[in-house]
Amino acid sequence: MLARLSAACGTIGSVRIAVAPGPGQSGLLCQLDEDGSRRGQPVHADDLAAAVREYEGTGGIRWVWPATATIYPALLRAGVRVSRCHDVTLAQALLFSRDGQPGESVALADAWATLRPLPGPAQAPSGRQPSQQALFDPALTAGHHEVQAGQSLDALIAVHADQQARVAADEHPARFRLLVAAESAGALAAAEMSQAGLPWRAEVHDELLTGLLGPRPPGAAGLTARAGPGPAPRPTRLAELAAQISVALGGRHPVNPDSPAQLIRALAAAGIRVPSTRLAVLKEIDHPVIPPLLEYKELSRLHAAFGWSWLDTWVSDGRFRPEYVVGGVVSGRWASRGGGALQIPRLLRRAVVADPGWALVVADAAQLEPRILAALAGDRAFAAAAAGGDLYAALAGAFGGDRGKAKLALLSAMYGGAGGEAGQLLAVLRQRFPDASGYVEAAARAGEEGRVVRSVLGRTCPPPSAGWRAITEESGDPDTERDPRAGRASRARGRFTRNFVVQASAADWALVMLAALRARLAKIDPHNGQPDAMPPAQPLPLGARSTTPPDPDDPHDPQRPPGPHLVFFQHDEVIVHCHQDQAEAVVAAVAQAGEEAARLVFGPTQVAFPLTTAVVDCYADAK
DNA sequence: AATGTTGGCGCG
DNA sequence: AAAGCGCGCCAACATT
Repeated sequence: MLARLSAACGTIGSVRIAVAPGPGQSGLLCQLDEDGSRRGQPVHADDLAAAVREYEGTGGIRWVWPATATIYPALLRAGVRVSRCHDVTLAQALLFSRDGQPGESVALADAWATLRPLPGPAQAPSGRQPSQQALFDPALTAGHHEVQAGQSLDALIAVHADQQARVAADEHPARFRLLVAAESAGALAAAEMSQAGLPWRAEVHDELLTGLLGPRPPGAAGLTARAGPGPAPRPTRLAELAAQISVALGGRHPVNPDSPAQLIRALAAAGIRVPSTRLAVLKEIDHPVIPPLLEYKELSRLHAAFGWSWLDTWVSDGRFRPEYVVGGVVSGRWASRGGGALQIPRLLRRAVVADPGWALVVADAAQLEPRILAALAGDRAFAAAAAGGDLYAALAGAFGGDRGKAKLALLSAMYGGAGGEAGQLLAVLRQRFPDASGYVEAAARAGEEGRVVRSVLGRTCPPPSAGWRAITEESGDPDTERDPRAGRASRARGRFTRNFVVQASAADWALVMLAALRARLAKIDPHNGQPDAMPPAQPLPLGARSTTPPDPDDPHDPQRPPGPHLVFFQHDEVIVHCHQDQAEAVVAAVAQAGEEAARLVFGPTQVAFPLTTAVVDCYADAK
């Protein structure tokens, strides 16, 4: 049975195999045609991971499964990697937002409900890796009998077939298909990055903290709760600053700088009236309390968000392992859960260091969003400016030779700002680059009118809320005053949709770039740094045990993949961890991935999407 | 005591 | 430098 299926897989370009986990480590597989219809009977596998590994080795497979986030980590723990998948949950979310309310039949709604047994990912709240456990999430398979696995497989196949039909019915089916594939590939990359982890030197982090804050306060370390009630002890430097602040504010009683309300009162008592205690507000004030207060805020933020307890919770075995939430942002950007992975202070990049003999390739898409706008709008003059290195410099001519003005004009156009001199600059932009300007203006108008907008690949923004509709609803009665909040709400949504078309299309490009890079990295031979002449096709003996091969080169991290691998992705920036000898090949792969993404997402375009790359030991040394 | 909201700030 | 957009997370504070 397996041999027959494998043979078929080897000869067809794109073969889909649906996967439904069953009891224990077992599962059901069923080959599908491109449109999602069954090809042959389901196959039972006692060891699902081994079966996936075996089929994967034959090449050209796209795995169809309910959710990468729940299945793939277990496969990775078993040492199995796959190159392509169709994530039914992510595809469903894309289709749902595209179509508004669900258009499925009752039967399909039931099928979809069957596939969603979990309210959410059942993960431990702490950052620790799940300890040794059943191959698949117990919550996913608990109580599952063979019959239920069969029902899951049926539901999966039905929902997937429906999705394929809906994708094909899109206004731009090829683009939407690319979106679904890229979103799914992103989910694979996210799971792999969580498993690999970002190399993180805890001792460097600790030294940074100690240098800035003083030694770690006693009693806060370890797993035991702090003795006694009351607030946690402040590190010495924070305590000093808090004391200085209290003295500078009159010193009658101590002020807690962490409390905006207390601070505003104390400042008022000292003759300083402020609407808030934001950094921007405080910086404008000339008073002895301000310097220590600004320093306190900066350090206290570092201590609270990325201090020693963060280190205890999130870094182990020299790795920071965040959990990414693919599609977690409406624009298609990723979010993260726990550890603040996408908000790492620049200061702490000093702690991100490659393993000995290895390197970090840090790649960053330069001026991505204005370039996206240039490609989206098809504005010839604007695209010409985006064909080269520095987009803003190329536009400066239109703004009296002032690069800064060009940048401000662009940012205002993309974000909806119009304060200060931005209004004038926008007028210049509108005159000189009418198509680029018109593109975002049209998106803003759509938003103000309550319509939805889409990214280049077809990701749709959420519709306005019921509350928004109620506020902005025009009353039929001319005697009734329009809600005064209506204008504000309408303009706010206009800024959202104006930004959405750019930010979401940038996310499209970045996701496709990530997927392309991931595929190219897999082809770089871990041993000589050159792309493999032949893809490794080494079918394993039937029922082979799946274990991660230990890396003899590095006792430090036996889980680290031997070849170049992604370790970080942040909107328009990516980090690859690789052996020093592979860095050159990785840099080339990054550039190729950027070009491939531009071609796939926009087709032929004059606009360039350059990625600046740096090969470094330490993240902080990149640019 | 647990849960929700607010103000503030880190990242892109 | 901040401004417009998008997030996550913290301590403090409010509510249940």
